[in-house]
Amino acid sequence: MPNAELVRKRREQILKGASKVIAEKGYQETNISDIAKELGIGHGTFYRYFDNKRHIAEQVLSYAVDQVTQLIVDVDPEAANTILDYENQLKEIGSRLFDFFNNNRELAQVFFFEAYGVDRDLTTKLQEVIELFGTYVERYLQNGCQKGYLLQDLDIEITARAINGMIFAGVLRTFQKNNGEVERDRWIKSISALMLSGMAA
Amino acid sequence: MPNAELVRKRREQILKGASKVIAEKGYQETNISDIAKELGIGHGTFYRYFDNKRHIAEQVLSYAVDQVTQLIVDVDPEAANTILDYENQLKEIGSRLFDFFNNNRELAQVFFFEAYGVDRDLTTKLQEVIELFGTYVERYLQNGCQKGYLLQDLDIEITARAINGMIFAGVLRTFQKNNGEVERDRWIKSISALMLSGMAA
Amino acid sequence: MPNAELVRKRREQILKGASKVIAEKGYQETNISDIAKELGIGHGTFYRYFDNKRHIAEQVLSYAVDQVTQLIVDVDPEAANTILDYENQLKEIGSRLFDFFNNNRELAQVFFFEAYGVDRDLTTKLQEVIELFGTYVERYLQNGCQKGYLLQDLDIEITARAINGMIFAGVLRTFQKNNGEVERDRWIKSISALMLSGMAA
Amino acid sequence: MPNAELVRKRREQILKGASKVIAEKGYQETNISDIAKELGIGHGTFYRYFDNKRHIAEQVLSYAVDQVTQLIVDVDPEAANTILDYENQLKEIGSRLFDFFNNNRELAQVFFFEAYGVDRDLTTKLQEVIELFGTYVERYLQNGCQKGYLLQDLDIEITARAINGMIFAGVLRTFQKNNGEVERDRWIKSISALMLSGMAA
DNA sequence: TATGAATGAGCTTTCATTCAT
DNA sequence: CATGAATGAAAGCTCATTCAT
Repeated sequence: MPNAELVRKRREQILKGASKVIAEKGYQETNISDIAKELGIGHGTFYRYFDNKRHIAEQVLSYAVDQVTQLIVDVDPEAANTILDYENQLKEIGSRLFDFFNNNRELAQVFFFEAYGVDRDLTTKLQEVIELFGTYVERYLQNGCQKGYLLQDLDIEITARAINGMIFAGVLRTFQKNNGEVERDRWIKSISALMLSGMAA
Repeated sequence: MPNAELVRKRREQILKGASKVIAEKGYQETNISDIAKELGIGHGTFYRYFDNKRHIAEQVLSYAVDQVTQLIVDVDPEAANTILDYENQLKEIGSRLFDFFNNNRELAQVFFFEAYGVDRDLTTKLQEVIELFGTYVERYLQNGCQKGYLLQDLDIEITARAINGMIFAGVLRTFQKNNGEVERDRWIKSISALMLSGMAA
Repeated sequence: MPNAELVRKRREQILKGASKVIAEKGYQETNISDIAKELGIGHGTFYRYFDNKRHIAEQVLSYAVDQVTQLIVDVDPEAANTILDYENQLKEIGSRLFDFFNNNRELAQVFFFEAYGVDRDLTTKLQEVIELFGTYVERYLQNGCQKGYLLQDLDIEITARAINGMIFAGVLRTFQKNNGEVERDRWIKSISALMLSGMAA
Repeated sequence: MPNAELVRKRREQILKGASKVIAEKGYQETNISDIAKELGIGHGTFYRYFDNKRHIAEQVLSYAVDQVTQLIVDVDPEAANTILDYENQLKEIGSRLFDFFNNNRELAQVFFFEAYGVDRDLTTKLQEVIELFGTYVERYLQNGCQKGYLLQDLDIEITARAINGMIFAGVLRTFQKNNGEVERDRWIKSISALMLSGMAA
């Protein structure tokens, strides 16, 4: 096995182990030796692959963010031509997000909670990612307004972030209740309904 | 002044100073002596009013939560009889929340970020508060359904949390952008619009 | 006791204890906890008075250098008018140096050996002190040439350092052999003889 | 090439590399991997030729000491019959020493500084070498007294070490100022002058 | 009641050394 | 014979907490 490949593999192993321990104990309560113990390696080995404790937290978050980002990039914000198209897109992305965080509970824990306990920089980084999601949703709304199936006077900037707020609230709640399928569809349905027609009788 | 009153006052002073320092430096980066220095007291004095570092964090969060809770308790979830009443209630509560977090930036910082950096227990506590807000919003929706101005088949439990997600997203974003008034009204308007009629053309 | 006075006293106590331990075990082999143990204090206390391990080494050396410098500053390089005056000055300073290092063996150990084991900076600092001694001896020679009792064509710069070399060699050797009085006078006599008339028959 | 020869050669290569790195960074600051990197070998290889870090320091010093010793062993302390002979011997040995340390700066650095940073044992070893030089100079003086060209009542033991002190002071200073030729001759001349006739007018 | 000097548990990190490949 | 991945002893340092004054 070429050396670079081994390094990549080891790094990933440690990343996995660290995610698990951090998700379980919390970042501050996690010692490097906890991670080492989890992996059955000497704690000195950890430092061969990561600079320091901060570094692993950053990498775990980066990994989570990358994975989440992968979930949405292949859906084209300009693809929908009717409100029905859009609703389907919504349901598709929603399903992916809900499923991802429910199937990757450790990453979810880090994404939603632990990152804030590391330091200001990482908190900021996470906020930037959420903001990125905001701009992404903006593009969907933009498209809807242009195509005419969304209200012309929509406050796109704000509405995009509001929608994001609902989605993250839902993802977080199903993650916490750990009742996967059960609530997932109710959330997707409720969010879609609110977005498309509101709740007035 | 009775002794107990003096103690209460001192406790509050320390709470204020601690809020400020924690909001500025972050919980983990805050030393007890930083708080003492901020207040011009000996750091031993701190321990006469709070058990330990954890305790002050808990108190700061409790204080923030109490304040926020005060903002909504005097609005009666059963008061609205028409969708217009409800819209006005919504706008009232929204305004209060936006204003509160913008005018109490230190508490906002603790509420939105620092609490997660303390430990699992406090994170859980914060989640419970948010859940409480969820049940509160449920009552508004319940009332709307009963009175007939909201959709009969509304998924109340989920929708309530979705609305909360929007509100907190908005409050957090205006707090972070620190542009108070400017975006506040756009958020309230956008959220109300989504809730009541959605965004379909 | 005023606070500043207490701090000064404590610092001095620690300095003494550190000198002892460093002289006994060597700088590298000395742990902060060794110093603390020697003094019967907690090792955290050490850090209330000194920034870090490096700091104490620097202070110990500084202290030694100050003490040694005190030994020579009150002898006026311009005071001697005859070669006999000069010889007496020589014997006076020599006696002081020999006695000092024999009576302050811990400082001697640090001065002659340990300082080099700390780092480049401290080594340089020590070299600068020795150079300072060189310039000081130069002034004696300068005076002797001007007054006419020393050779007119003396290479003052070099000769001054050569004399220093003899003195330090002697001080170091009597320190190491720890035979104080016994060799001291032989050294002073031999160095004086060499300086004044050489050893040719 | 016989195996033993290969080993000898490798050992010497590593010794050279180690000397360089130790002289550059200082013994304590030098890692085994620094030495390996310098030589372009794996750091495990180092341990095939030297027992441990301490061992290489010892060997580097031994090597330096051997080289220096080589410089003086071929001059016969009993060869000089007149004070002029002796003066020439002096100048010969002086020149060699000055040149050696100026042309082997890495060894000089180790000899004068780094050896003290290793441990007590090595420091002692170095002191023994210097003492050896002392006994060697003694033999020259002994010869001079016997032959009658040096003072009969010379304190040979002490004077020998005093002379050594001058020589090492000079060698060290020219090494540090790195001005080779320029000061070398002034030192040799000044030391000779002091030794033979002193500096009285 | 207020103080801050003293404390040491407990952490992160380094790096000489080993040994399987 | 050469390598470098793995290791863990060992050290410096921080800071929440205590308690004598």
